[in-house]
Amino acid sequence: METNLTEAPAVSASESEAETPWLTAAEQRFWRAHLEVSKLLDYQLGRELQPHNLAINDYEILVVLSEAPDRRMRMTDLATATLQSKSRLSHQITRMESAGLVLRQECPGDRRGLYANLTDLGWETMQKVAPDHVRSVRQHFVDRFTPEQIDAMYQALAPVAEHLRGLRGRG
Amino acid sequence: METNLTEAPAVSASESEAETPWLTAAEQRFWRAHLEVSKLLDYQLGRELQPHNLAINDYEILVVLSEAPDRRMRMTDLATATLQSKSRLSHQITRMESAGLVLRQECPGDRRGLYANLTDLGWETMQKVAPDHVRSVRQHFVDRFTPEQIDAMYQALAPVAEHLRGLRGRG
DNA sequence: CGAATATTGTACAACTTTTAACAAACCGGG
DNA sequence: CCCGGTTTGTTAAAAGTTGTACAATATTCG
Repeated sequence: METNLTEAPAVSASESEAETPWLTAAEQRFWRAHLEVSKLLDYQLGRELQPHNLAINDYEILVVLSEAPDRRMRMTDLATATLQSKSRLSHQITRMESAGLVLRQECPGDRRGLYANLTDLGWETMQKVAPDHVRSVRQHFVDRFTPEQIDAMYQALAPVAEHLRGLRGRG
Repeated sequence: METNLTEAPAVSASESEAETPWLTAAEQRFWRAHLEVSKLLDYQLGRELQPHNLAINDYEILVVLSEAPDRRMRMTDLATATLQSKSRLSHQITRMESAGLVLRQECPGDRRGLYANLTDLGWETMQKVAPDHVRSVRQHFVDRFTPEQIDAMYQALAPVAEHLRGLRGRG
């Protein structure tokens, strides 16, 4: 039942080829817990968005656009903001466009470019769904930590996020 | 650039419909950091497995099987262990089988059932890839925390993992 | 026993994501 | 102005995922 992605191989090699030490017990259970929480939380949040006919990716697009100036964003910027490939975003926006949540709009300054615009329906959907989603996030995650834990974990995670962000794109 | 999935809507409704409070600033940045780290780490680890011609899901299967008694596991158990649907696992094992990493084997006690068996090639692959993967996990994640942070985060995450595990399956 | 019910794994169809190739537009230097 | 190189976004095809239905067992219990 345990999902351990970094266990030392049962056939441990000679000590002499020491290069990268295996994870200690403490490291391992932490790493596993992180993986498990990420995966299951994703699953659960997606599940609780289903009644609204939204996938978690759709919701993310709605949020990002709803916070953008004029509720619109260039495709490339949106792809970057949501950590998706341009191709994937293009497909996704096509889907959301036929759902009426979003609209592609020409970009005045640059004739190659397009804006992804939140429609009124998209905005209203966002308003309607957000409270439920926040409830999910609280119930399954945020409310399960003390304020001290939240601060501590943020302090710990922030530099990691920055590191990983820095890797994006290069390779 | 910020990916904030739970921001209060800019059009905040009347205070009277208070039910679920929005995330506080501290909660929000933590939540965002968690999301970002999860996503980017997944991406990066997958990226660093590519040279080995393995997806992250393939690797997970290899690990779980390599730790199982006789290096094999019933399809359903494997699906549960890796948090996948049976359908998805079936496809995945088919792929890994044609890659020679795994082998389907009849199950003596239960004629409906099948074992997914790690092949010698699968085992060797595992041995070869694991050190690189551990290095990735360390470099991009584990080594970026102090031992105290690791302990604290594990203490915080473990009950959440348990909660989420409990939701699996039922609605 | 034997009928109803569960479980196991696959197969098909619909959908999403990835990869690679591409057309169109921009940009900078000669 | 024009040529190469770059950026923008889409597209087609391949690969992967999901949901549902299904056949083949097992299991339960009257």
